[in-house]
Amino acid sequence: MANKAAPDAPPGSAGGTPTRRYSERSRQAIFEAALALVGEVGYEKLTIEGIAARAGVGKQTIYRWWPSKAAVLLDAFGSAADAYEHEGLPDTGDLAADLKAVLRATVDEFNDAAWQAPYRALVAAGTNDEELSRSFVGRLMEPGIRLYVERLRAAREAGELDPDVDLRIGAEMLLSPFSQRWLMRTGELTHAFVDTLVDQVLRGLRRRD
Amino acid sequence: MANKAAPDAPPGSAGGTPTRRYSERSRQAIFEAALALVGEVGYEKLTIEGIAARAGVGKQTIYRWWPSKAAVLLDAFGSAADAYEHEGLPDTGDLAADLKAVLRATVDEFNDAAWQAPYRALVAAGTNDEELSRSFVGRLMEPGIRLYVERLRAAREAGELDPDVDLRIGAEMLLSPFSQRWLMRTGELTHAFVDTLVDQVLRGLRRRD
Amino acid sequence: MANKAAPDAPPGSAGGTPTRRYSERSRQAIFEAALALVGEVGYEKLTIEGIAARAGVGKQTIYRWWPSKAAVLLDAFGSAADAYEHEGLPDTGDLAADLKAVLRATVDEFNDAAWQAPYRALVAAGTNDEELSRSFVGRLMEPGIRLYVERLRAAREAGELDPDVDLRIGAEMLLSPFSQRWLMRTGELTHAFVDTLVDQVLRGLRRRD
Amino acid sequence: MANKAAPDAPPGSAGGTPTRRYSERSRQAIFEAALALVGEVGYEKLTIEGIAARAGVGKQTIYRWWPSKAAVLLDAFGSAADAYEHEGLPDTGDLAADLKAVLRATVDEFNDAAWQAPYRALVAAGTNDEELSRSFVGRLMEPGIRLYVERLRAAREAGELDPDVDLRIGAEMLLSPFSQRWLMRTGELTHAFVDTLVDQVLRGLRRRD
DNA sequence: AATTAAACGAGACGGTACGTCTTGTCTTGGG
DNA sequence: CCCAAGACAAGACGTACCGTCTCGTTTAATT
Repeated sequence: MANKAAPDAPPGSAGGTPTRRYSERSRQAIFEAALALVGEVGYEKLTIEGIAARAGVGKQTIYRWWPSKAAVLLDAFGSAADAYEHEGLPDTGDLAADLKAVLRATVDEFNDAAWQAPYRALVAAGTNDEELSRSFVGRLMEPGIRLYVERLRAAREAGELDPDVDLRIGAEMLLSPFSQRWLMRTGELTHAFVDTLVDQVLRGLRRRD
Repeated sequence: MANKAAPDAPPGSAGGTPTRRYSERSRQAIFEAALALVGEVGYEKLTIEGIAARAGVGKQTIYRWWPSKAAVLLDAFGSAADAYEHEGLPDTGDLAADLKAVLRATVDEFNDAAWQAPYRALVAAGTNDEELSRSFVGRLMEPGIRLYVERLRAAREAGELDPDVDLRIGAEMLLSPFSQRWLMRTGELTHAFVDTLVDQVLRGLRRRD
Repeated sequence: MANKAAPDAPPGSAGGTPTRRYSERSRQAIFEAALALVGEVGYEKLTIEGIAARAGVGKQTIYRWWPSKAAVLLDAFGSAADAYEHEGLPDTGDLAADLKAVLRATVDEFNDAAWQAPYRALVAAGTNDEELSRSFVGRLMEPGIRLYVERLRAAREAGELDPDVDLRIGAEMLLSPFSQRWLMRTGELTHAFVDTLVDQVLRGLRRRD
Repeated sequence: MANKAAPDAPPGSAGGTPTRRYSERSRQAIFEAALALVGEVGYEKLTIEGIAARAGVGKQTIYRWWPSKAAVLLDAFGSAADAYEHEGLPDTGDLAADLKAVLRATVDEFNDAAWQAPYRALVAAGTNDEELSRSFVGRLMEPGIRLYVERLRAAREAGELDPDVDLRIGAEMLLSPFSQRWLMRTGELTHAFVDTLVDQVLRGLRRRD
């Protein structure tokens, strides 16, 4: 799975095997070219020939390491995203406020045009390609969802939430309406929307007295 | 908008203009071919050439009326879906039971392989094509969402739900986690899942006494 | 033959049946459109659709009466050429001078760009279409050759030429090098060329004393 | 010019540059397919798609190296014709007999149906395409004409012909009536015809005593 | 250092599908 | 009831990319 999307381990990855040699320079050039092109022409008109040309790289160098343009993009995107992500959600003790703060920031991020193209592209590609979507979800989405689950768990342990609540579904009640609106354009992504959403979801999760 | 996807109105459509002439026979043949092919080979390998050949139709007859294979499929899908849809959700007085019943049926429908291909295809295409996604949402999704909003409204008027609840967001809390799991394969679609989902959502919407 | 190129006789052509409605107006409009277009876009890009549009005529009206764009052009060209042609070559008593005068004029005519396009077009089309080339030769070329044959016959009867000379081949010795140079661009068409040609040909035809 | 029709020199052609690589196999297959097809279906219905399919070659491989089907055919024909051609006309001392012998053989050749199709095709295509006709004439016709000019020159130097004769025009007087009859079907191509033609032409070129 | 084997850039190859264009036939509706 | 307008089935056009396959040429890691 990860194998398909992120092929044959980067140099760092030890292993007894005599270490496949490859050009880190080409790798970077390909990522840059792919991200630049997907922003310029969109995913549909993104071609491997185009990426190769832009990166100053032979087509075979791409085909050698990635099975599809989607896989290239996923790696490119992933390597750009690996940086942040690892901190966990804030916990000031006020769950609603914390969720609203994070989701408001995410609204702004998702409304950024430059950010949208490759992300949408990957979702679209994954929709029809199960293997790709599993890589995408596992690599880029699941970690995000888990942050929310953890924050909810903390709140539950603090006695704020009903002990019977299903945390995973709770997180999805928060995140799915959000990403659905963005993905399918079923509604606007605004701060007001996330505020209402958080309130309405938390009403259902909170402990009754 | 609808104009692009569902071109130039069928003959019936009144209008002072002298009514664009076209062959209803070809139209039907194209829809059947498109739906059959998308099921057989998937969306990526669905080609306009293939549809034309299967339908026994010149390529130009497709290009004349639709801008893309996605638009053909949207129309095909829409014309197939126009049939049912118009009944409204059941209202037995037991909101939770009604929602669970409908969503369980929908789970089964969404787990049907034959059904998935064209639907996924359209979502994927729409992800990168705003105009298409607006047609898709307006024609196929919005009506569905509205059925849920209406059922919730009935419940609110019956005093079951809190008068302050945002019905639209309530409906999204029910439907988005569902379609998100299906679309991105972030989780399984089971009857148990929808049961828990309905319960947890309704806890947040119900009137407190 | 003539049937194919000049179909179904114009209205004038007697016949008990008065029926056959046929629009002389359309016929003229088609000829004008065809000649204008072949001059503007050349023969290869001349299309029947284009002629119909320019003439303000339905395509079917052209297909009904002519089998190909070449046939249309042949008729158009023929009907334009029928006018002149019928006078016979000058006969001042000086054969060489007469031939040079006529051929020099023809040089000028053949070097006229506007004139070339449809004529070349017909020759080219005829090259691969025997029936068409027979119509073309019979209607447009043979009459011209015969004028030369007649002029040579007059000279032979006047005792200028050897009585054994083959007049037809004599005319071809004059005309073919000329048209060959024009058609295949094997050499320049100049007044000097025709002068030398006439002299060299006549040396062979003249009576020896 | 030749460059356009015969692209990028065969591998042998020295040059410091690393020699454009291309498949001699494909080249030959294309020539064979083109010549076979033009004989079977004629030039108008000869298509590049058809050639590619018959040759087992991608369309692009043809488009990469030749600009049109006419250019393919010219190369194909040229490469087939390059073989013979290089011997010079016979010189038995009897000019008339030599010319008659060669022209009678050529009559037979030109009356051969298999031979006609591609040759006619090229002439027709060249008629409307100046560049092509220059290639065609330069590569296939001019060498032939020059053989006749040289034979006439030998005769002139042997004192058989008038020293003032224009050899080029003399050759055209022989060859053009011949090719004109063939090309435009203005008359039959028979041995009798060429005999008379040779006699009548030579009468005009021979030295007078 | 010299050797050697892979990965590299370049790009030709056999193909598929694109979207456009023309052809000749068929259909519709106004005059 | 003719005929312009134009939709239709068919299929060639030339283009863009696909994914595979040589070509020489780096480029390291092992000798």
